[in-house]
Amino acid sequence: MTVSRVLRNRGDVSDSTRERVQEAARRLGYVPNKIAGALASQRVNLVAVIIPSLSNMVFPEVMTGISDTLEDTGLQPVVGVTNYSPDREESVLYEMLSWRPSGVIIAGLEHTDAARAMLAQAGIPIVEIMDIDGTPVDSAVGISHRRAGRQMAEAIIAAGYRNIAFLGTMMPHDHRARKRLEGFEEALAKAGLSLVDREFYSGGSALLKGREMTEAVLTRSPQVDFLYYSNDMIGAGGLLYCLHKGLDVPGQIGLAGFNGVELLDGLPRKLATMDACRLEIGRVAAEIIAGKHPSGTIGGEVIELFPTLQKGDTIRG
Amino acid sequence: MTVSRVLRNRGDVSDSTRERVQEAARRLGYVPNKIAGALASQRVNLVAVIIPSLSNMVFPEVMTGISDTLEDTGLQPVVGVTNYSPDREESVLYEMLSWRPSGVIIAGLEHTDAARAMLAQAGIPIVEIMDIDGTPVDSAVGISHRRAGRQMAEAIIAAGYRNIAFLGTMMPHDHRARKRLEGFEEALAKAGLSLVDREFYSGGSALLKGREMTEAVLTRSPQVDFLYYSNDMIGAGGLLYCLHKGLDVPGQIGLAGFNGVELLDGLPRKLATMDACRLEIGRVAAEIIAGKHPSGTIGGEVIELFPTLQKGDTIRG
DNA sequence: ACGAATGCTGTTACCGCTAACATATCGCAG
DNA sequence: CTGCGATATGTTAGCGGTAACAGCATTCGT
Repeated sequence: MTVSRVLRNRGDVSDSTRERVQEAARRLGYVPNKIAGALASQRVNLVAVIIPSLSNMVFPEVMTGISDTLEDTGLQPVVGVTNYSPDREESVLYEMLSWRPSGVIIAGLEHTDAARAMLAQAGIPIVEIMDIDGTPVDSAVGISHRRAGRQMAEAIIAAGYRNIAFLGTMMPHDHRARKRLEGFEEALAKAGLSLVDREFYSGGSALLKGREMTEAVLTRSPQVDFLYYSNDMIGAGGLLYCLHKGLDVPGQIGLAGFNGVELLDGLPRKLATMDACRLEIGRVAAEIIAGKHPSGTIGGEVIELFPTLQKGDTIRG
Repeated sequence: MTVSRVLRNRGDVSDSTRERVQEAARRLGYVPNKIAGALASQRVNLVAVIIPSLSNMVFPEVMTGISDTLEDTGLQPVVGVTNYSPDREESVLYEMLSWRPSGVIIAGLEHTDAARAMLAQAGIPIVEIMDIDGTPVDSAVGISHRRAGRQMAEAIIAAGYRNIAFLGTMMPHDHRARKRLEGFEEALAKAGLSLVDREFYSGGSALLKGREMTEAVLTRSPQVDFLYYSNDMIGAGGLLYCLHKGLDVPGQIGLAGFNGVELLDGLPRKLATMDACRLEIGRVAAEIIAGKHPSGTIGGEVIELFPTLQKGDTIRG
């Protein structure tokens, strides 16, 4: 018992005893068994983080926000990856909940019924991140992708572009990309416009795909004067293609992506984009789990963040 | 007890009982407590994966290799990130070992003494990945970065370049980048050459940094005819800069990076590089932990993989 | 028809730690 | 010297599962 107290810095232990214990622990290479500890204390210092992908550049940054915030709370993030599959999400969630974490941070608002039920029943703080266009189980932190799409469309129309094409991923379960497109088309419609062309891809090097898709679109629909990409990576590929072809950007043709990845800073011309507040989302989600969020209330909150539109060098005006 | 058997698919249970149990579990939203299970059975289906960073594009790919292989073994990866700090690595390792995982996959061969001691004492399979230039605690899977640096130098020299500069990260704990540089300089020395210039950076957008560093080097040392980058991302930035400046690549100046990231496929010209066998490393490491590696032996093995040099369009010949 | 094998379910004793409480030790005021 | 609070250490009973083994029907071979 005294050993337990020393190793957890809890309760009163005399200095001499404390030192003897620490010395012995060091000498024996003793590592306490958290499994037993957790079972006895009914407390687990783990936070489940469930995200669709790591190869995306966006989720690693969310992770950074989470890790940094959790750093000095004694909580530890544990990552699960779903590959954009709802079934996989469900099983990863089940697996993680069975370790009784202190909280769950999960990307998106769309889950299987079973997953929603598990989340609702877990009795721990749940934070759904990235997106707020929908009904969260508990708390949510993110941006409105529908609004983001709308804003971009409005900026494009205001700049005078009229023949607009969309280029994006073909992932049935990437709801955020879908919502952006929906918002985008909605704003186009309001201005009496509609997409002139659209092109989808899946898999492969995003930069290369952006290049190829752009070529395909411009060949098929030469009248296009704006290319809206569902992410910065394919947008960057498209930009490199346009510059290579000697097109006048943004005079003759404009481009925009989404995410605000730092990659863009190194491009010959800065791609228009909207940052997705990734770091901030991670930070706030972690604060909610750690009970540190200034809002103070206990869960059930939707925190909307507002991305800023960066026009870069690829939208006129 | 019967419930336990049903939920783990172990032992004999009659169909009728099995169904009653499953129905009840579903109705109650019962999620078994793995903590208790693990304590009782002394078995934990977790594999600790300890890596320096997620924002690197290389580790996510290793993770993919690991996840894919572990998928059908019942084992689950748990990721810890060290940010290239040995102390942080030590504490992350301690934290993870206290959950008694079934194995540890950890990047690099350089650890604090305490970390090495913990790994050696853990009594579970340990696989150190990415690098094999050193002495592993148990098993190791990776490439020789020293040799990789040497090979690249030899290829560059063979192509006739003589005024070679190095551009890389300034991370005291990125041992693999250091070893590549060492091997590189070693091979230069053997040919009676030495680096004409060198430039280091830390933090910021790699693509942009590559651009800036390249400009700095070419301004300071106009005689330079080859730029060797410690990673593809800064190499890509440098390539974009050279093309922008209208330099003749690879005639007037050559470039090479390291990693073989898919990003390169989308560049206007393909950067010379060596792939780091990232997916394969993850796959093999996971196989060793899962006891599935064909080698059959029980640990203590060093598995060297051999990266291939891709000359791309940025080395003559 | 009988013992053995088989199939299913139940009992018991932990796993390694911690909460809660109990006991011991000490200093010091009264 | 006693009594009391403060400090330091020890005791006990679980936490929620599982291994190992113990029942008890039922089936089977001979």
